[in-house]
Amino acid sequence: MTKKKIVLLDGNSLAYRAFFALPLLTNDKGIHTNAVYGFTMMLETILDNEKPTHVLVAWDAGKTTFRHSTFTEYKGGRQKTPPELSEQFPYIRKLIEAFGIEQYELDLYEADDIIGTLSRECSEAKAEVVIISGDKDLTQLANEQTTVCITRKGITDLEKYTPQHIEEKYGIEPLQIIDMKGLMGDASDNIPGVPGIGEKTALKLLKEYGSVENVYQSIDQITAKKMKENLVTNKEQAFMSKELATIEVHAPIEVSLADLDFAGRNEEEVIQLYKELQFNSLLEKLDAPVEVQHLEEIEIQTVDEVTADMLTDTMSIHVEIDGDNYLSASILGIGLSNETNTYFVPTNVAASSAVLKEWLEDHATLKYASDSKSAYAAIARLGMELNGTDFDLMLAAYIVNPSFSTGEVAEIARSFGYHGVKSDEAVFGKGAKRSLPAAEQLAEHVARKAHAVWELYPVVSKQLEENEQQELFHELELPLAKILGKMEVTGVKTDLDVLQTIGQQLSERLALIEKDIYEMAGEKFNINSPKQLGVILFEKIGLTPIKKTKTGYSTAADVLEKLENEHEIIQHILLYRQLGKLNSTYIDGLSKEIHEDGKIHTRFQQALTQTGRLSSINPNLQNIPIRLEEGRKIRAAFIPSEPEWIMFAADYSQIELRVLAHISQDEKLIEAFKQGADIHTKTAMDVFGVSEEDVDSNMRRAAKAVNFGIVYGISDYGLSQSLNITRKEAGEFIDTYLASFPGVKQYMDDSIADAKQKGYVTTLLNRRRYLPDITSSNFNLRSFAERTAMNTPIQGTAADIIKKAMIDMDARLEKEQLQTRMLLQVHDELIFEAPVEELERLKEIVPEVMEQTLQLDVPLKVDWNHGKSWYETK
DNA sequence: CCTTTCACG
DNA sequence: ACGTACGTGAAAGGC
Repeated sequence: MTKKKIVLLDGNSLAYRAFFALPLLTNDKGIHTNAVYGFTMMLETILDNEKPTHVLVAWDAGKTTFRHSTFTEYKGGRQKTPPELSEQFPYIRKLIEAFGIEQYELDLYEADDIIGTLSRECSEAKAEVVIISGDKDLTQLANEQTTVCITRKGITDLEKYTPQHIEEKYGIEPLQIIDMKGLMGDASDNIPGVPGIGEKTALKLLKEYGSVENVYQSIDQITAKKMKENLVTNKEQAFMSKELATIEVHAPIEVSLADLDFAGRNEEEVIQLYKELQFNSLLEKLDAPVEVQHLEEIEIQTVDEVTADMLTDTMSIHVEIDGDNYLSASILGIGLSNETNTYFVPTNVAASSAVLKEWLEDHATLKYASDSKSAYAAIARLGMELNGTDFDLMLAAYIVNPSFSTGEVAEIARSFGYHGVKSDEAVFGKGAKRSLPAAEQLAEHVARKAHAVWELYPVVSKQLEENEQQELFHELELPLAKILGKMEVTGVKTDLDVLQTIGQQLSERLALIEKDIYEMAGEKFNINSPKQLGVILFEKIGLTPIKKTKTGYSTAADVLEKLENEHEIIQHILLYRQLGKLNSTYIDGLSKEIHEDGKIHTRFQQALTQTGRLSSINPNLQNIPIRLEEGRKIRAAFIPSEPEWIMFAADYSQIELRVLAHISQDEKLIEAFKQGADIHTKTAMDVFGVSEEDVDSNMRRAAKAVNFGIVYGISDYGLSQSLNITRKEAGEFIDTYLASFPGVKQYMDDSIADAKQKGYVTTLLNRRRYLPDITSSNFNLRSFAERTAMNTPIQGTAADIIKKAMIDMDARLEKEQLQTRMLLQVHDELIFEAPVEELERLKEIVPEVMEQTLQLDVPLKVDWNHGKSWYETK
């Protein structure tokens, strides 16, 4: 007989976890499904990974438990279960049943106690037990047979607590977790513990005395006066807390191991339930026919010739691409729709149609696009131009809520309650199985996307209206989409020879460094593998690990720099990493991206970042090296695409701090910028209380770090890391800063309060970002949301400004009939290529346009440079 | 596919 | 007492 393996799941805890980890989803009947979906994913992964012979899901019985007779306020102050979750519990139970898994609950007891009792019985019977929960309390049950898995992040990422792991992490045994809770309490269960004692102190006490009982027996040995006092006055509370935290392992349960046989799931029931819940991706995995969500009947016409009567004054348009790169992948066809008709136009028909060309290029006919930038670029490849774009579903959804948009029509549509489109995955398949469907299915899919845009236009427009974001959408993002499309299609000329020459030199140096490293290590190994490198540095050589990652020793640069004086191998590794990065990401990576026209065509993601910035992909041209000279040379490969032209680059100076000055209305900060002061020096003068002459380079460096921190939503820890000082010192720095810039302090407090009250923060041009975690009881999530509340209006307003400048710049170049082309945007800078004759004009208009695009209460300042390559624009 | 590392603003 | 600075994308290793 094979060895028994029992999996015990904490139903309530996992359902809560699933609910909060996933965005709200609904099926077509309006029932929320996110917790059920998350629970399903957990079950599937756990069953897959653990392959148990026996399984049980334990549930909490009800509101009152035997613990309440000890302490009536046990679990008091908890928020009511949200109704969106409550309605899902019956489905979770059905699901568990369909999976062929037993479930059990017991009056007056919690799921913990059922799990505790069973795991004791099983481990006494020498069976292997795996416990799954989101509640760390259960780790007290870990022993040689029993592993406790606690959800870490998301829904399927579990941290495994074995006695060894607990020892490494806390330095105590599993049962001492109870003592730890007794001392520190547990806010989420309303267990009081001893005031003033947190995790750190609790662990210190336990390492010394072993248990709560022993702490009190040896109470006279404790010298810290305040702590001793707290312990003494709260003795009863400490013992009660320990009692509350103790899981009952002798609960009067009526199930036993024999009842928990796991025979596998009932496929039919599972499929039935998945269909009801519309878990289409899971159905596909089962090879079950996906229930097509009651798609509204629409008549679709595949046309072999575009005629004038088809094309009306206003239509929606979707250009379908085979893959995501609309600059290179083949164009599969165009969908067009209005209130009466929906068409699919195959690419060959579209490409040769003069009628279509005329309509597309007409500024007077309005187009509602699914993704106007991709449509613009793809249509450009057919030798036509797209004009008259009046709506863009992807952009509009992104403006309404930047966390919405994944770029897929089906998904965006769903988030606005429209279910008439299939997902691309359902039509094309995924990964290696991806393929083109039959012509008819393709036509229908493309046409349905166009139709979805048509249907959603009024819905999303109304939302924009309600949010007062019509202007942001129509005046900023929509015109910008076309400009970005133009930039992408234009591309940047790249000199492969330059890249190869640099690459050659790098390879030679890397080979030498590699040899040195092997010699110093005494063996060959893969330097690029953090795992292997960790073994060499921290086990073989015996250096002291400074930081750990989830999987082992950290070998990140900041760690290695601290070890630089310990062993000469370190500096070689750092150099190897630095040069290796240049070689793989930039030399090899960029070389592969040069098209036949000798140019690199990046794509700007306009509906992705949570702050309103752009991002750049395939390749990323927003992170070309500059800080170190060796990397900066890469920029010499980016050159003008015409002979006798030059590169011209202009960047905003300190735009984020200027934005901060404007939105915080801090008088001192505004004054500093009005005077044209060096802002870091000025900050140093205020923080250190010295005159300008007395600011030394260290003070300025510290002030600069503080300024960065302020923009990021400062924390003492973050600043301490960046300046390599203690947290206390960092905290004092921050206090001094905020005391001398009271307007900034006020802004920080106001943005957090604002986010709490409204649920979102906004930028100057009314871009929004929702911050649901701002009210979380989880310290980390809440702190993160608070920093985001401070940072997003700053970073986002800066993004608004440069976007507007791009629109103004494009118009100005057009107006003055210049040949200059805008090529790239790198968050606070714009890069152009230009005929040398236009240089003098650019020196005037580029800074003028960028500085005047929006009037703030501080001046905007732009620096510019030019040269024969991007490298020379410095 | 996830994690780690590192390039940019 | 929490163990991270804000926002990104790409490459490599390893499961």
